[in-house]
Amino acid sequence: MRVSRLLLVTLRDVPAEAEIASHQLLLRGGYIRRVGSGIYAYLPLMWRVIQRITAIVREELNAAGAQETLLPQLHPAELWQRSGRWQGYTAGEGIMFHLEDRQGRELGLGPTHEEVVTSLAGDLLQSYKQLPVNLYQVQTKFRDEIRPRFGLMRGREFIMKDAYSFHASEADLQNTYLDMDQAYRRIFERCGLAAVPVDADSGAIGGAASQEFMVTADAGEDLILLSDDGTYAANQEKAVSVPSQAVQLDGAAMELISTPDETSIDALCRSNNWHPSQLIKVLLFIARLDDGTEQPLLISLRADQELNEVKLINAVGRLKGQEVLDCRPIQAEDLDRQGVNSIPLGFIGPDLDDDALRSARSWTKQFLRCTDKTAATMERMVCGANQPDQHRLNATWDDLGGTPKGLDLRKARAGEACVHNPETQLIEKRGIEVGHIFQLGRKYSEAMDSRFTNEAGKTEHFWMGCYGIGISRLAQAAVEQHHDDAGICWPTTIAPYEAIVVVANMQDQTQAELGESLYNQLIAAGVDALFDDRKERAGVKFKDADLIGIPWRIVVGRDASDGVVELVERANRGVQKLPHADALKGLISTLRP
RNA sequence: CGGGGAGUGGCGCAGUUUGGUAGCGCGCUUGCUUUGGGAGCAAGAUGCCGCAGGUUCGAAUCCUGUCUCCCCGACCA
Repeated sequence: MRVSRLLLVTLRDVPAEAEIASHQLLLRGGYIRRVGSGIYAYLPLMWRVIQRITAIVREELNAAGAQETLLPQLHPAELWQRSGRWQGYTAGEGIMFHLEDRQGRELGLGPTHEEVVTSLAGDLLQSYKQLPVNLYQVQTKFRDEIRPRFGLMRGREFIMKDAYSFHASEADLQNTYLDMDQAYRRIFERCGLAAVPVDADSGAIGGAASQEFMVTADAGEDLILLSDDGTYAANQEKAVSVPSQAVQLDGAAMELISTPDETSIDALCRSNNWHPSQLIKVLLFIARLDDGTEQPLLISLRADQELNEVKLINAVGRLKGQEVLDCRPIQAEDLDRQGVNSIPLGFIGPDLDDDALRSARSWTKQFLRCTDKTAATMERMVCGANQPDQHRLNATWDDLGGTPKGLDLRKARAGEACVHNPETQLIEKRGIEVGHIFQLGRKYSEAMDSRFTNEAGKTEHFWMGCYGIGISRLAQAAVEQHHDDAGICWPTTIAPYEAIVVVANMQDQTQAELGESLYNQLIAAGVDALFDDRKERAGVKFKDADLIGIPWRIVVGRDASDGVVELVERANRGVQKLPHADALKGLISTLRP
């Protein structure tokens, strides 16, 4: 491709809309343009990157036995009503764009394809003999994100590879899950990305095991925790660790302590010379459950610990046996609104009586009590006395009505010891989630009532897995991981072009002819090459080539008359001056070993 | 949705406080010169100052409403 004919519009200034490096560089390099909030055009260079990534994904998935398909983006509401997700996905905070057709039928724009594919599987896969099947597609997804962000990182329209596997048994699902894990590792490696697989919460999608693939980068939206021996990695939402040792209280009998206005852990520790690990912190949350009940939560944690809300939501879901739609801290205004006024905020103990809720308007009148293991295992503690300006010192769980069951509700933090080996410590990194694999189990096949006939002649719901890769996000994540002050440094495998021939001065006949000849030879050798034949000054072309990040550059310049050119490697800026034939041979053998 | 910021040529911004004929840099067009790291000179083109009302002799500027975008939190590939 001749750059003079390429739709390449580079920007010298950073557009104000872009915050992080990858977003800025993709805009400046003429890769993408914003069309609306979270909506982007992939310009020709970007589309080539996307296609190269997609090609790698296809090769690896095909090799792993998956089959490509293409499912519709327009989904009849009826399908989503069958799985019970229509309401949740379209109402209020729902993430699905939806519309009505001229007949008044309701349709949704696919944010994900479990419903469509599960329903199809039920029609097409009748017998265990047809299983397993793993279907994938590369397609644009639509999600009305609460807040689109960072260019392609969180768009409302984005390209995703999603795959769904169907199995006759859980064991078979686990096999495919492991195959996908391996395929994903190869995909990210081939794309030149350092991606860490981490244990993940399976969240709204549900299911058993789940693993995310995180491209480590400071701009990442997720916090991940890794053991320093490299054997454990988890999203903070899921991560576990060994809590630090608590400082023991000298065991005396329980006594009431006057703590006027000391409503924070900080204040209490400062004025009474306590260590936070000697205190119990009690938090009030309100959870909205699937059946519409509003369940107040009384959460107890050792005061030096932080609550992990994802773990809390999961625990509440398990304890109540239903989905938690929403969970947030109770504010003073909430108490006013409920007419609940006997709760001494700042002085609550784990044994706060349910009587406090007696006047609640819409809340359930009984706390769901959730106690973190760090709190449940304390022998003696400081805790609120359930009356203003009073705390209890040296309380034991017997004093508080019995030892509660300890749950895991705390955030694991960097610096803490790992569970699998207390000799190792957790370190934290930020990550961009580029892939996620799930063992869904039978959640969707049951919801959609999709079945096959098993060996015994009985119908049975499919075991399912699902596996996603954010293709457009991956492309941007690659830039986030591979750039420098001058621009993008694409990994060669996903670069829009592998090489660019830059003629310093097109006015110079010798340079122009040599450049043209080298370009033609690269093309003949099957190299994806650009030829910068623009009548621009050399500096402009060098800046552009750096910015758009083509991995290899041949500069045909002032030594052209001696048959000498420069071979430049973008990523490390290494320059070799070589006779043009050698440069060409070297480059071709590097790219096509 | 809550909190913060911004809408002025393709991009980056000034001008708004204190109303008085819309500016700068980059980019774009033409010509001459220059030609290895975003050139110089000259001449140009490009604005419903987000939109709608209002105040005023006069509004980018003041008032009211509205829309859009960006950043921080809940969502997720």
